[in-house]
Parts: sequence; structure tokens; C-alpha cells
Amino acid sequence: MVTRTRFDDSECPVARSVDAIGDWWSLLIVRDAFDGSRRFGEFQRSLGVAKNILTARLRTLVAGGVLESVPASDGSAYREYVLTPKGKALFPVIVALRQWGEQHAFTPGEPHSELVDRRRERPLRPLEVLSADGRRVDPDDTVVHKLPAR
Amino acid sequence: MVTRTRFDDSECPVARSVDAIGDWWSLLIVRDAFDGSRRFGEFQRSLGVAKNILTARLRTLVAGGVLESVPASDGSAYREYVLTPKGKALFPVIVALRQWGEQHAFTPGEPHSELVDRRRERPLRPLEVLSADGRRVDPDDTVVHKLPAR
DNA sequence: CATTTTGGTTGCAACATGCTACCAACGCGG
DNA sequence: CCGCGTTGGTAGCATGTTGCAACCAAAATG
Repeated sequence: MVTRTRFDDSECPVARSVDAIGDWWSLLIVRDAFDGSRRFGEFQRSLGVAKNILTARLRTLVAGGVLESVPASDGSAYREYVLTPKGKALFPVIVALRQWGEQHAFTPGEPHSELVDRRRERPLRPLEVLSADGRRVDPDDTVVHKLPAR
Repeated sequence: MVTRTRFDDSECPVARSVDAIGDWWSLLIVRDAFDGSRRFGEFQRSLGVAKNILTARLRTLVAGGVLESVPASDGSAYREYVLTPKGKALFPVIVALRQWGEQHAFTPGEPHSELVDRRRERPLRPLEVLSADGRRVDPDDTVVHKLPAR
């Protein structure tokens, strides 16, 4: 069969993450969830995604434990989609993508939305990759250890 | 026409990043590049991706300035694909996905590959999202500022 | 040279995406 | 409790994209 390749059995955590999130739409749904969207219609208007796609993505995100479907907070009979702890743990991923985009996907001076901390209203500090003992490391300072199956 | 939706004009840097990278294969190609892969065949064997897909992805990554095609380092007439500075800047994205995958996409004790710093052979410190003044922030402490077009 | 390796291209079938139309349940004013 | 707009979907179709396998030319190798 010619199904899209899955990585859910890969030993590489990057590949598994990629597989768990599903596709780019899913990531943008998660982004919107961080930004406060909860209702089907909110995601749909914000993303401009087709409703059948959104339905499918919300379902897989819920199935994957990234989102959770809960009763609407306004007391209506509708449901809302909120991030689980597992979903909230994607925060550094979103921040990393955001910072990369700001640096490399906009022409200088081109306006873009900005993520700021609520207290001071100032942009976040760029993410730093640190070794266990706190030194900054860049790609060349690292190596992947492939664990043998136990 | 029914083309896949593009985000290259979005004002959100997350969406632009998503668009610039292209798809999950591209991200895994970048991961392999961080891990030392340079040649077409290396990527192909490592990923198990179809060659026509790999060809297309390498082309768009080069066109997007993430990879660069350079003469082979062993003096042969073939070419190699190496990360540009823009590509290397994706390091925190890969690390964030890797750490999320380690935490949330493996059952406890299940073996997985590991990214360690070369000097001490120890895993990296988990990424922390920090405010400008150095406080740790979590999603609820942040808000997205949508800039008006200037 | 002859053969293998490398780095692709081409064609096809199946699957995923996007669009539009449709629809049922909910909510709200009267 | 009735009519009507809103919300949250489903269904069907056209087209785009993915994956596979076959093929191929240039470069390496012996």
C-alpha cells in the first residue's frame, strides 16, 4: 500500500515527535491553542483550514494526548479543545520555530507577530542549547549516541 | 486550484518556519545533516525515503537556503549537501523536538538514540524558555503581540 | 574497457488535501 | 416552544502529493 511513511517505531525521538504531531496543520493548531484558542470555530477562523481537515487533526491530536476535549467553559453544550500537559510541553518547540522564523523567514523590518512575556511585555530571550554542565553548545559540539536494544 | 495551503505570507513566524522547512521529510533531512550526513546516498539510506522525494526535498532546502550544494569533500566529482548558517540555526528546533520526543513519545525504559555533548558524553540540559530578564516562563506567562502593519 | 556505484528521472497507482454543499444539534428572541 | 441563525461537524468530488519500481547516465572502480 502507498500510505504516508510513519516514524512511530523509529528509535530517534525527533522522528517520533514528527510522527506524533502529524503534520504542519497540527502544529499550527497547537500554536493557536497556546495563543488561547479553544473552540472549533476559533481554530477554523484563525487558520482558514477546511473543516474536514480540522476535524481530522483535532481528532488525532486528542487521540495522541496533545489536546483534550472538555465541556465548554461558558456552560454551553459545546466542547472545547485544550492542551494537555503533554501538549503544553511543546512550548519550547513552538518558541524555537518562532525564533527561527523571526530571524530567517522575514526581511529586515518586515512586521511580524511577537511573543512577549506578560509581566514586562518584552520579547523572550533566544533559546540556548546547554550541556549538562551549563556550557553553550552548538551542533558541532554534539554527537548522537545510538543505543543498542537492551 | 487545490494546492496545499502556503503560509509564506503569514505574519506569524511559526507559520513561516513551517512553510520554509516544507514537510517532515525535510526536517529529518536536516536532522541527519546535523548528524553528519552529507551525500545523497547517506540521506537515502538513513531515511529510507524514495529517491524522487529526496531529490525534491533537497532541491527545496537548497532553494530555501537551509542546505548548500558543495563539491564533495573527498575530491570526487559528486556533490554534497551541507547546512548553511541558516540551516544550523535550526539546531534548537531539532533539540526541542528531540527532548519532547524523549519525554512523551517513548514508554519508560524504551531505548532511543541520545544527543550528547562531545566533550563530556552527557545528555544536554533541557531547553528553558526565559524572559528577557532571565525568569523561566511557561505558556501562561506569555502573550502574542500582533504588530500592526507599519 | 566492463562493471558497479551514485545520483538521479519517469510513470503510475494510491492516498491526502481543499473546496463546496449539506446537515443535525444547540442557543436565543419572542 | 417555535423559528432561525450559529456551531460543529460529514460527504463527495477534483486535484495534488506521496511512494514504489523501473529505468538511466555519469562517475568510480578494477
